[in-house]
Amino acid sequence: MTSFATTAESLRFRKETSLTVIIREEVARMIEAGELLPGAWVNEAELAQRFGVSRGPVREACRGLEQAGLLHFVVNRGAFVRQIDATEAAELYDLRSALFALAGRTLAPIITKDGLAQLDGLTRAMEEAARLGDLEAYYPLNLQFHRAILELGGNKRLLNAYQNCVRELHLFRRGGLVTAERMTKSNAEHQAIVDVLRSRDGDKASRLMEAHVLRAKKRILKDAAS
Amino acid sequence: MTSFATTAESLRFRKETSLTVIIREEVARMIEAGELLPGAWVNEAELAQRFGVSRGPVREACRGLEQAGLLHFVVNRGAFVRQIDATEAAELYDLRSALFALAGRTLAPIITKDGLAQLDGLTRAMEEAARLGDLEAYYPLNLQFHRAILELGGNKRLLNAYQNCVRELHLFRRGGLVTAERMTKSNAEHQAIVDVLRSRDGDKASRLMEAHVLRAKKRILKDAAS
DNA sequence: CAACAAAAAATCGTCGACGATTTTCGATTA
DNA sequence: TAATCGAAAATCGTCGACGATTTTTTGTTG
Repeated sequence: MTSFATTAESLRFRKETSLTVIIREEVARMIEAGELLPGAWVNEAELAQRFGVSRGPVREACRGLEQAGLLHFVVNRGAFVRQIDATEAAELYDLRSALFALAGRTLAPIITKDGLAQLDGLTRAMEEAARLGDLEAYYPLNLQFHRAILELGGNKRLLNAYQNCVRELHLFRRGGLVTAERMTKSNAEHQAIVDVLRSRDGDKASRLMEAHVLRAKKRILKDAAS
Repeated sequence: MTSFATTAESLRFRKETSLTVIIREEVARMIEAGELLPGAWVNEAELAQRFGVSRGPVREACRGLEQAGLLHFVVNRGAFVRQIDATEAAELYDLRSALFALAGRTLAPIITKDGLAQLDGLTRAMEEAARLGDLEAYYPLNLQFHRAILELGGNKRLLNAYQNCVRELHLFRRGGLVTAERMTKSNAEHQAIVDVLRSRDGDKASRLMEAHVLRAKKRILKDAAS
Protein backbone atom coordinates (compact mmCIF):
# COMPACT_ATOMS: atom_id res chain seq x y z
CA MET A 1 0.00 0.00 0.00
CA THR A 2 1.57 3.25 -1.12
CA SER A 3 0.54 6.57 0.39
CA PHE A 4 -2.19 8.16 -1.65
CA ALA A 5 -2.88 10.92 0.81
CA THR A 6 -0.81 13.49 -1.01
CA THR A 7 -1.96 12.31 -4.43
CA ALA A 8 -5.63 12.42 -3.50
CA GLU A 9 -5.22 15.89 -2.04
CA SER A 10 -3.36 17.39 -4.97
CA LEU A 11 -5.95 15.93 -7.31
CA ARG A 12 -8.60 18.33 -6.12
CA PHE A 13 -6.61 21.36 -7.23
CA ARG A 14 -5.91 20.32 -10.79
CA LYS A 15 -8.74 21.67 -12.85
CA GLU A 16 -6.60 21.67 -15.96
CA THR A 17 -6.91 17.92 -16.22
CA SER A 18 -9.92 15.72 -15.66
CA LEU A 19 -9.86 13.17 -12.87
CA THR A 20 -10.33 10.45 -15.46
CA VAL A 21 -7.00 11.19 -17.12
CA ILE A 22 -5.08 11.35 -13.85
CA ILE A 23 -6.59 8.14 -12.58
CA ARG A 24 -6.03 6.40 -15.89
CA GLU A 25 -2.32 7.17 -15.74
CA GLU A 26 -2.10 6.24 -12.09
CA VAL A 27 -3.74 2.85 -12.61
CA ALA A 28 -1.48 2.21 -15.60
CA ARG A 29 1.46 2.98 -13.33
CA MET A 30 0.14 0.60 -10.68
CA ILE A 31 -0.03 -2.17 -13.26
CA GLU A 32 3.44 -1.42 -14.55
CA ALA A 33 4.79 -1.30 -11.03
CA GLY A 34 3.28 -4.65 -10.19
CA GLU A 35 0.90 -3.27 -7.59
CA LEU A 36 -1.89 -4.76 -9.69
CA LEU A 37 -0.90 -8.18 -10.97
CA PRO A 38 -2.17 -9.83 -14.16
CA GLY A 39 -5.49 -11.51 -13.47
CA ALA A 40 -6.19 -9.31 -10.48
CA TRP A 41 -9.66 -7.87 -10.09
CA VAL A 42 -9.85 -4.09 -10.12
CA ASN A 43 -11.98 -2.87 -7.24
CA GLU A 44 -13.67 0.29 -8.48
CA ALA A 45 -15.03 1.37 -5.14
CA GLU A 46 -11.71 0.92 -3.38
CA LEU A 47 -9.84 2.89 -6.03
CA ALA A 48 -12.45 5.63 -5.91
CA GLN A 49 -12.09 5.85 -2.15
CA ARG A 50 -8.30 5.91 -2.35
CA PHE A 51 -8.36 8.80 -4.78
CA GLY A 52 -11.19 10.49 -2.94
CA VAL A 53 -13.48 10.55 -5.97
CA SER A 54 -16.63 8.80 -7.09
CA ARG A 55 -16.77 5.68 -9.24
CA GLY A 56 -17.55 7.60 -12.41
CA PRO A 57 -14.06 8.82 -13.29
CA VAL A 58 -12.59 5.48 -12.18
CA ARG A 59 -14.84 3.62 -14.58
CA GLU A 60 -14.01 5.99 -17.43
CA ALA A 61 -10.32 5.52 -16.73
CA CYS A 62 -10.71 1.75 -16.76
CA ARG A 63 -12.57 1.85 -20.07
CA GLY A 64 -9.58 3.66 -21.51
CA LEU A 65 -7.21 1.04 -20.15
CA GLU A 66 -9.46 -1.64 -21.59
CA GLN A 67 -8.93 -0.20 -25.05
CA ALA A 68 -5.21 0.03 -24.35
CA GLY A 69 -5.23 -3.70 -23.71
CA LEU A 70 -4.29 -3.47 -20.04
CA LEU A 71 -7.69 -4.38 -18.61
CA HIS A 72 -10.64 -6.44 -19.74
CA PHE A 73 -14.23 -6.20 -18.59
CA VAL A 74 -16.56 -9.05 -17.73
CA VAL A 75 -20.22 -8.04 -17.58
CA ASN A 76 -21.50 -7.75 -14.03
CA ARG A 77 -18.11 -8.75 -12.65
CA GLY A 78 -16.04 -5.71 -13.43
CA ALA A 79 -12.52 -5.10 -14.69
CA PHE A 80 -9.51 -7.40 -14.47
CA VAL A 81 -5.87 -6.89 -15.28
CA ARG A 82 -5.29 -8.77 -18.51
CA GLN A 83 -3.25 -11.92 -18.58
CA ILE A 84 -0.94 -12.67 -21.48
CA ASP A 85 -0.11 -16.26 -22.34
CA ALA A 86 3.01 -17.41 -24.17
CA THR A 87 1.27 -17.37 -27.55
CA GLU A 88 0.17 -13.79 -27.17
CA ALA A 89 3.57 -12.78 -25.82
CA ALA A 90 5.20 -14.27 -28.90
CA GLU A 91 2.82 -12.28 -31.09
CA LEU A 92 3.62 -9.12 -29.21
CA TYR A 93 7.35 -9.70 -29.55
CA ASP A 94 7.01 -10.14 -33.30
CA LEU A 95 5.04 -6.93 -33.43
CA ARG A 96 7.58 -5.15 -31.29
CA SER A 97 10.43 -6.31 -33.48
CA ALA A 98 8.75 -4.86 -36.56
CA LEU A 99 8.09 -1.55 -34.81
CA PHE A 100 11.63 -1.33 -33.48
CA ALA A 101 12.99 -2.16 -36.92
CA LEU A 102 10.97 0.64 -38.47
CA ALA A 103 12.20 3.01 -35.79
CA GLY A 104 15.77 2.11 -36.72
CA ARG A 105 15.22 2.63 -40.43
CA THR A 106 13.58 5.98 -39.70
CA LEU A 107 16.20 7.19 -37.28
CA ALA A 108 19.42 6.11 -39.00
CA PRO A 109 19.38 8.75 -41.75
CA ILE A 110 18.49 11.63 -39.46
CA ILE A 111 20.17 10.97 -36.14
CA THR A 112 22.11 13.90 -34.72
CA LYS A 113 25.31 14.17 -32.73
CA ASP A 114 23.22 14.84 -29.65
CA GLY A 115 21.08 11.81 -30.29
CA LEU A 116 24.10 9.57 -30.62
CA ALA A 117 25.60 11.06 -27.48
CA GLN A 118 22.39 10.34 -25.59
CA LEU A 119 22.39 6.71 -26.70
CA ASP A 120 26.09 6.38 -25.93
CA GLY A 121 25.43 7.66 -22.44
CA LEU A 122 22.73 5.07 -21.91
CA THR A 123 24.87 2.18 -23.14
CA ARG A 124 27.67 3.31 -20.87
CA ALA A 125 25.31 3.41 -17.92
CA MET A 126 24.04 -0.05 -18.79
CA GLU A 127 27.58 -1.32 -19.12
CA GLU A 128 28.26 -0.10 -15.62
CA ALA A 129 25.09 -1.75 -14.30
CA ALA A 130 25.93 -5.00 -16.06
CA ARG A 131 29.42 -5.01 -14.60
CA LEU A 132 27.99 -4.58 -11.12
CA GLY A 133 25.25 -7.12 -11.82
CA ASP A 134 22.77 -4.45 -10.79
CA LEU A 135 19.50 -5.57 -12.38
CA GLU A 136 17.49 -2.89 -10.61
CA ALA A 137 19.50 -0.26 -12.41
CA TYR A 138 19.79 -2.10 -15.73
CA TYR A 139 16.13 -2.76 -16.38
CA PRO A 140 14.85 0.84 -16.49
CA LEU A 141 17.92 1.94 -18.46
CA ASN A 142 17.14 -0.74 -21.01
CA LEU A 143 13.59 0.51 -21.41
CA GLN A 144 14.88 4.05 -21.65
CA PHE A 145 17.34 3.10 -24.38
CA HIS A 146 14.69 1.56 -26.58
CA ARG A 147 12.30 4.38 -25.94
CA ALA A 148 14.91 7.00 -26.72
CA ILE A 149 15.43 5.46 -30.15
CA LEU A 150 11.70 5.64 -30.83
CA GLU A 151 11.55 9.25 -29.65
CA LEU A 152 14.57 10.35 -31.67
CA GLY A 153 12.98 8.78 -34.74
CA GLY A 154 10.24 11.37 -34.47
CA ASN A 155 7.27 9.21 -35.55
CA LYS A 156 4.77 9.83 -32.77
CA ARG A 157 2.25 7.23 -33.86
CA LEU A 158 5.03 4.67 -34.04
CA LEU A 159 6.19 5.62 -30.56
CA ASN A 160 2.64 5.27 -29.33
CA ALA A 161 2.19 1.83 -30.88
CA TYR A 162 5.54 0.73 -29.50
CA GLN A 163 4.75 1.89 -25.98
CA ASN A 164 1.39 0.10 -26.08
CA CYS A 165 3.18 -3.02 -27.16
CA VAL A 166 5.76 -2.83 -24.38
CA ARG A 167 3.13 -2.13 -21.76
CA GLU A 168 1.11 -5.14 -22.83
CA LEU A 169 4.23 -7.24 -22.77
CA HIS A 170 4.64 -6.27 -19.13
CA LEU A 171 1.55 -8.37 -18.45
CA PHE A 172 3.55 -11.47 -19.30
CA ARG A 173 6.78 -11.13 -17.32
CA ARG A 174 7.12 -14.47 -15.68
CA GLY A 175 10.10 -13.07 -13.80
CA GLY A 176 12.42 -13.50 -16.75
CA LEU A 177 15.64 -14.30 -14.99
CA VAL A 178 18.23 -11.73 -15.98
CA THR A 179 21.81 -12.72 -15.28
CA ALA A 180 24.93 -10.57 -15.41
CA GLU A 181 26.00 -12.50 -18.49
CA ARG A 182 22.75 -11.72 -20.29
CA MET A 183 23.00 -8.07 -19.41
CA THR A 184 26.49 -7.95 -20.88
CA LYS A 185 25.44 -9.75 -24.07
CA SER A 186 22.34 -7.64 -24.48
CA ASN A 187 24.30 -4.45 -24.03
CA ALA A 188 26.84 -5.54 -26.61
CA GLU A 189 23.90 -5.63 -29.02
CA HIS A 190 22.90 -2.16 -27.89
CA GLN A 191 26.37 -0.92 -28.66
CA ALA A 192 26.21 -2.49 -32.10
CA ILE A 193 22.88 -0.76 -32.69
CA VAL A 194 24.31 2.62 -31.79
CA ASP A 195 27.25 1.98 -34.10
CA VAL A 196 25.10 1.11 -37.06
CA LEU A 197 22.90 4.13 -36.39
CA ARG A 198 26.05 6.24 -36.43
CA SER A 199 26.88 4.79 -39.84
CA ARG A 200 23.48 6.03 -41.12
CA ASP A 201 22.66 2.70 -42.74
CA GLY A 202 18.88 2.40 -42.37
CA ASP A 203 18.51 -1.12 -43.78
CA LYS A 204 21.30 -2.50 -41.66
CA ALA A 205 19.94 -0.79 -38.55
CA SER A 206 16.52 -2.18 -39.30
CA ARG A 207 17.78 -5.76 -39.57
CA LEU A 208 19.99 -5.53 -36.51
CA MET A 209 17.27 -4.04 -34.35
CA GLU A 210 14.68 -6.53 -35.45
CA ALA A 211 17.05 -9.34 -34.57
CA HIS A 212 17.76 -7.76 -31.20
CA VAL A 213 14.09 -7.95 -30.19
CA LEU A 214 13.65 -11.43 -31.64
CA ARG A 215 16.58 -12.68 -29.55
CA ALA A 216 14.90 -11.27 -26.47
CA LYS A 217 11.72 -13.07 -27.53
CA LYS A 218 13.52 -16.39 -27.76
CA ARG A 219 15.10 -15.97 -24.34
CA ILE A 220 11.90 -14.96 -22.59
CA LEU A 221 9.80 -17.69 -24.15
CA LYS A 222 12.40 -20.32 -23.36
CA ASP A 223 12.37 -19.20 -19.73
CA ALA A 224 8.60 -19.26 -19.65
CA ALA A 225 8.50 -22.82 -20.97
CA SER A 226 10.82 -24.16 -18.29
CA MET B 1 -30.24 10.85 -39.54
CA THR B 2 -30.50 7.08 -39.53
CA SER B 3 -33.29 5.38 -37.64
CA PHE B 4 -32.17 4.40 -34.19
CA ALA B 5 -35.60 3.33 -33.05
CA THR B 6 -34.95 -0.36 -33.60
CA THR B 7 -31.42 -0.11 -32.29
CA ALA B 8 -32.45 1.66 -29.11
CA GLU B 9 -35.18 -0.88 -28.48
CA SER B 10 -33.06 -3.98 -29.02
CA LEU B 11 -30.42 -2.48 -26.75
CA ARG B 12 -32.60 -2.91 -23.73
CA PHE B 13 -32.77 -6.67 -24.13
CA ARG B 14 -29.06 -7.33 -24.46
CA LYS B 15 -27.87 -8.01 -20.98
CA GLU B 16 -24.95 -10.02 -22.27
CA THR B 17 -23.17 -6.88 -23.34
CA SER B 18 -22.86 -3.55 -21.56
CA LEU B 19 -24.30 -0.45 -23.16
CA THR B 20 -20.82 1.06 -23.16
CA VAL B 21 -19.50 -1.58 -25.55
CA ILE B 22 -22.43 -1.32 -27.94
CA ILE B 23 -22.27 2.46 -28.02
CA ARG B 24 -18.51 2.44 -28.45
CA GLU B 25 -18.81 0.29 -31.55
CA GLU B 26 -21.72 2.31 -32.89
CA VAL B 27 -19.88 5.62 -32.53
CA ALA B 28 -16.81 4.09 -34.16
CA ARG B 29 -19.04 3.03 -37.03
CA MET B 30 -20.50 6.52 -37.28
CA ILE B 31 -17.01 7.95 -37.58
CA GLU B 32 -15.98 5.38 -40.17
CA ALA B 33 -19.18 6.01 -42.13
CA GLY B 34 -18.57 9.73 -42.16
CA GLU B 35 -21.62 10.55 -40.06
CA LEU B 36 -19.22 12.18 -37.64
CA LEU B 37 -16.55 14.12 -39.51
CA PRO B 38 -13.02 14.88 -38.27
CA GLY B 39 -13.07 17.92 -36.03
CA ALA B 40 -16.76 17.50 -35.24
CA TRP B 41 -17.88 17.92 -31.67
CA VAL B 42 -19.46 14.85 -30.10
CA ASN B 43 -22.68 15.81 -28.35
CA GLU B 44 -22.96 13.47 -25.39
CA ALA B 45 -26.51 14.34 -24.48
CA GLU B 46 -27.77 13.96 -28.03
CA LEU B 47 -26.12 10.56 -28.43
CA ALA B 48 -27.51 9.45 -25.09
CA GLN B 49 -30.99 10.48 -26.14
CA ARG B 50 -30.67 8.74 -29.50
CA PHE B 51 -29.69 5.48 -27.85
CA GLY B 52 -32.21 5.97 -25.07
CA VAL B 53 -29.58 5.79 -22.33
CA SER B 54 -27.97 8.18 -19.88
CA ARG B 55 -24.71 10.01 -20.46
CA GLY B 56 -22.68 7.59 -18.33
CA PRO B 57 -22.27 4.79 -20.88
CA VAL B 58 -21.78 7.35 -23.65
CA ARG B 59 -18.91 8.96 -21.79
CA GLU B 60 -17.31 5.60 -21.06
CA ALA B 61 -17.57 4.66 -24.72
CA CYS B 62 -15.97 7.95 -25.74
CA ARG B 63 -13.11 7.43 -23.33
CA GLY B 64 -12.42 4.14 -25.02
CA LEU B 65 -12.44 5.80 -28.43
CA GLU B 66 -10.11 8.45 -27.06
CA GLN B 67 -7.56 5.76 -26.27
CA ALA B 68 -8.13 4.25 -29.71
CA GLY B 69 -7.12 7.60 -31.18
CA LEU B 70 -10.49 8.36 -32.75
CA LEU B 71 -11.55 11.07 -30.31
CA HIS B 72 -9.79 13.61 -28.17
CA PHE B 73 -11.10 15.36 -25.10
CA VAL B 74 -10.77 19.01 -24.20
CA VAL B 75 -11.50 19.78 -20.57
CA ASN B 76 -14.89 21.39 -20.06
CA ARG B 77 -15.54 21.28 -23.79
CA GLY B 78 -16.05 17.59 -24.37
CA ALA B 79 -15.02 15.14 -27.07
CA PHE B 80 -14.10 15.85 -30.67
CA VAL B 81 -13.42 13.58 -33.62
CA ARG B 82 -9.68 13.72 -34.12
CA GLN B 83 -8.17 15.42 -37.12
CA ILE B 84 -5.13 14.02 -38.84
CA ASP B 85 -2.77 16.33 -40.70
CA ALA B 86 -0.48 15.30 -43.54
CA THR B 87 2.48 14.77 -41.21
CA GLU B 88 0.57 12.41 -38.99
CA ALA B 89 -0.92 10.63 -42.00
CA ALA B 90 2.58 10.04 -43.32
CA GLU B 91 3.61 8.62 -39.97
CA LEU B 92 0.59 6.33 -39.95
CA TYR B 93 1.34 5.11 -43.46
CA ASP B 94 4.91 4.26 -42.49
CA LEU B 95 3.58 2.39 -39.50
CA ARG B 96 1.00 0.62 -41.61
CA SER B 97 3.61 -0.44 -44.13
CA ALA B 98 5.70 -2.03 -41.41
CA LEU B 99 2.69 -3.86 -39.99
CA PHE B 100 1.57 -5.06 -43.40
CA ALA B 101 5.09 -6.21 -44.19
CA LEU B 102 5.21 -8.23 -40.98
CA ALA B 103 1.85 -9.76 -41.82
CA GLY B 104 3.24 -10.87 -45.17
CA ARG B 105 6.34 -12.39 -43.65
CA THR B 106 4.20 -14.22 -41.12
CA LEU B 107 1.62 -15.45 -43.58
CA ALA B 108 3.79 -16.54 -46.51
CA PRO B 109 5.16 -19.72 -44.91
CA ILE B 110 1.81 -20.89 -43.54
CA ILE B 111 -0.81 -19.83 -46.03
CA THR B 112 -3.26 -22.56 -47.04
CA LYS B 113 -5.02 -23.42 -50.29
CA ASP B 114 -8.19 -21.97 -48.83
CA GLY B 115 -6.44 -18.79 -47.84
CA LEU B 116 -5.03 -18.32 -51.33
CA ALA B 117 -8.44 -19.06 -52.84
CA GLN B 118 -9.98 -16.42 -50.61
CA LEU B 119 -7.44 -13.81 -51.69
CA ASP B 120 -7.83 -14.82 -55.33
CA GLY B 121 -11.56 -14.32 -55.03
CA LEU B 122 -11.07 -10.84 -53.66
CA THR B 123 -8.62 -9.81 -56.37
CA ARG B 124 -11.03 -11.09 -59.01
CA ALA B 125 -13.86 -9.10 -57.47
CA MET B 126 -11.64 -6.01 -57.39
CA GLU B 127 -10.63 -6.57 -61.00
CA GLU B 128 -14.29 -6.59 -61.92
CA ALA B 129 -14.93 -3.42 -59.95
CA ALA B 130 -11.92 -1.72 -61.52
CA ARG B 131 -13.06 -2.63 -65.01
CA LEU B 132 -16.47 -1.12 -64.30
CA GLY B 133 -14.90 1.88 -62.63
CA ASP B 134 -17.07 1.11 -59.62
CA LEU B 135 -15.33 2.82 -56.71
CA GLU B 136 -18.17 2.12 -54.33
CA ALA B 137 -17.55 -1.58 -54.77
CA TYR B 138 -13.75 -1.41 -54.98
CA TYR B 139 -13.07 0.46 -51.77
CA PRO B 140 -14.57 -2.01 -49.26
CA LEU B 141 -13.11 -4.93 -51.20
CA ASN B 142 -9.70 -3.34 -50.94
CA LEU B 143 -10.05 -3.01 -47.17
CA GLN B 144 -11.26 -6.58 -46.99
CA PHE B 145 -8.26 -7.84 -48.96
CA HIS B 146 -5.75 -6.23 -46.65
CA ARG B 147 -7.64 -7.31 -43.60
CA ALA B 148 -7.91 -10.89 -44.82
CA ILE B 149 -4.14 -11.08 -45.10
CA LEU B 150 -3.79 -9.91 -41.53
CA GLU B 151 -6.39 -12.39 -40.32
CA LEU B 152 -4.88 -15.32 -42.18
CA GLY B 153 -1.51 -14.47 -40.66
CA GLY B 154 -2.99 -15.37 -37.29
CA ASN B 155 -1.26 -12.73 -35.16
CA LYS B 156 -4.14 -11.16 -33.27
CA ARG B 157 -2.19 -8.34 -31.71
CA LEU B 158 -0.81 -7.44 -35.12
CA LEU B 159 -4.30 -7.45 -36.58
CA ASN B 160 -5.44 -5.20 -33.78
CA ALA B 161 -2.60 -2.73 -34.29
CA TYR B 162 -3.22 -2.74 -38.02
CA GLN B 163 -6.93 -2.08 -37.65
CA ASN B 164 -6.25 0.77 -35.26
CA CYS B 165 -3.87 2.22 -37.78
CA VAL B 166 -6.35 1.98 -40.64
CA ARG B 167 -9.14 3.48 -38.58
CA GLU B 168 -6.99 6.43 -37.62
CA LEU B 169 -6.00 6.87 -41.23
CA HIS B 170 -9.68 7.23 -42.05
CA LEU B 171 -9.56 10.51 -40.16
CA PHE B 172 -7.38 11.91 -42.92
CA ARG B 173 -9.13 10.96 -46.18
CA ARG B 174 -9.20 14.19 -48.05
CA GLY B 175 -11.34 12.52 -50.67
CA GLY B 176 -8.37 10.79 -52.23
CA LEU B 177 -9.46 10.72 -55.82
CA VAL B 178 -9.53 7.15 -57.02
CA THR B 179 -9.54 6.72 -60.78
CA ALA B 180 -10.18 3.57 -62.79
CA GLU B 181 -6.52 3.59 -63.78
CA ARG B 182 -5.40 3.66 -60.18
CA MET B 183 -7.74 0.84 -59.26
CA THR B 184 -6.27 -1.28 -62.04
CA LYS B 185 -2.68 -0.49 -61.03
CA SER B 186 -3.36 -1.08 -57.37
CA ASN B 187 -5.02 -4.39 -58.08
CA ALA B 188 -2.10 -5.51 -60.21
CA GLU B 189 -0.03 -5.08 -57.05
CA HIS B 190 -2.57 -7.11 -55.13
CA GLN B 191 -2.23 -9.89 -57.66
CA ALA B 192 1.55 -9.78 -57.33
CA ILE B 193 1.18 -10.01 -53.55
CA VAL B 194 -1.01 -13.10 -53.80
CA ASP B 195 1.50 -14.66 -56.18
CA VAL B 196 4.45 -14.10 -53.89
CA LEU B 197 2.43 -15.42 -50.94
CA ARG B 198 1.75 -18.52 -53.02
CA SER B 199 5.49 -18.92 -53.54
CA ARG B 200 5.96 -18.97 -49.73
CA ASP B 201 8.78 -16.45 -49.86
CA GLY B 202 8.39 -14.47 -46.64
CA ASP B 203 11.13 -11.93 -47.26
CA LYS B 204 9.94 -11.17 -50.75
CA ALA B 205 6.34 -10.89 -49.60
CA SER B 206 7.43 -8.56 -46.84
CA ARG B 207 9.25 -6.23 -49.23
CA LEU B 208 6.50 -6.23 -51.81
CA MET B 209 3.76 -5.53 -49.30
CA GLU B 210 5.71 -2.77 -47.62
CA ALA B 211 6.21 -1.13 -51.00
CA HIS B 212 2.52 -1.50 -51.80
CA VAL B 213 1.51 0.57 -48.78
CA LEU B 214 4.27 3.12 -49.33
CA ARG B 215 3.06 3.69 -52.88
CA ALA B 216 -0.41 4.35 -51.52
CA LYS B 217 1.14 6.79 -49.08
CA LYS B 218 2.84 8.72 -51.88
CA ARG B 219 -0.35 8.94 -53.88
CA ILE B 220 -2.51 10.10 -51.01
CA LEU B 221 -0.03 12.67 -49.77
CA LYS B 222 0.49 14.04 -53.24
CA ASP B 223 -3.26 14.45 -53.62
CA ALA B 224 -3.51 16.14 -50.25
CA ALA B 225 -0.81 18.64 -51.16
CA SER B 226 -2.55 19.76 -54.32
C1' DC C 1 -24.53 49.53 -37.12
C1' DA C 2 -20.48 47.22 -35.14
C1' DA C 3 -18.26 46.14 -30.87
C1' DC C 4 -18.45 45.04 -26.42
C1' DA C 5 -20.56 43.50 -21.83
C1' DA C 6 -23.84 41.15 -19.19
C1' DA C 7 -27.40 37.70 -18.73
C1' DA C 8 -29.29 33.26 -20.14
C1' DA C 9 -28.79 28.74 -21.92
C1' DA C 10 -26.24 24.76 -22.85
C1' DT C 11 -22.79 21.56 -21.71
C1' DC C 12 -19.20 19.37 -18.89
C1' DG C 13 -17.27 16.81 -15.02
C1' DT C 14 -18.52 14.72 -11.08
C1' DC C 15 -21.38 12.77 -7.58
C1' DG C 16 -24.67 9.80 -4.94
C1' DA C 17 -28.42 6.43 -5.45
C1' DC C 18 -30.97 2.35 -7.01
C1' DG C 19 -32.25 -2.17 -9.03
C1' DA C 20 -29.91 -6.29 -10.79
C1' DT C 21 -26.40 -9.60 -10.53
C1' DT C 22 -22.69 -11.86 -8.31
C1' DT C 23 -20.22 -13.34 -4.33
C1' DT C 24 -19.85 -14.54 0.45
C1' DC C 25 -21.26 -16.81 4.46
C1' DG C 26 -23.84 -19.43 7.58
C1' DA C 27 -27.51 -22.87 8.28
C1' DT C 28 -29.14 -27.37 6.97
C1' DT C 29 -28.67 -31.98 5.55
C1' DA C 30 -26.70 -36.42 4.22
C1' DT D 1 -17.51 -33.50 8.56
C1' DA D 2 -18.28 -32.24 3.67
C1' DA D 3 -21.59 -30.82 0.48
C1' DT D 4 -25.74 -28.13 -0.56
C1' DC D 5 -28.71 -24.51 -0.35
C1' DG D 6 -30.56 -19.96 0.80
C1' DA D 7 -30.14 -15.53 2.88
C1' DA D 8 -27.13 -11.46 3.40
C1' DA D 9 -23.54 -8.59 1.73
C1' DA D 10 -20.90 -6.74 -1.89
C1' DT D 11 -20.40 -5.14 -6.43
C1' DC D 12 -21.88 -3.83 -11.11
C1' DG D 13 -24.21 -1.11 -14.63
C1' DT D 14 -26.96 2.59 -15.10
C1' DC D 15 -29.40 6.71 -14.00
C1' DG D 16 -30.69 11.53 -12.68
C1' DA D 17 -28.97 15.71 -10.41
C1' DC D 18 -25.90 19.61 -9.26
C1' DG D 19 -22.16 23.10 -9.35
C1' DA D 20 -18.74 24.87 -12.62
C1' DT D 21 -17.42 26.25 -17.06
C1' DT D 22 -18.30 27.35 -21.73
C1' DT D 23 -21.21 29.02 -25.38
C1' DT D 24 -25.00 31.62 -27.09
C1' DT D 25 -28.12 35.25 -26.78
C1' DT D 26 -29.49 39.66 -25.45
C1' DG D 27 -28.83 44.37 -24.35
C1' DT D 28 -25.97 48.48 -24.39
C1' DT D 29 -22.84 51.89 -25.94
C1' DG D 30 -19.76 54.43 -28.94
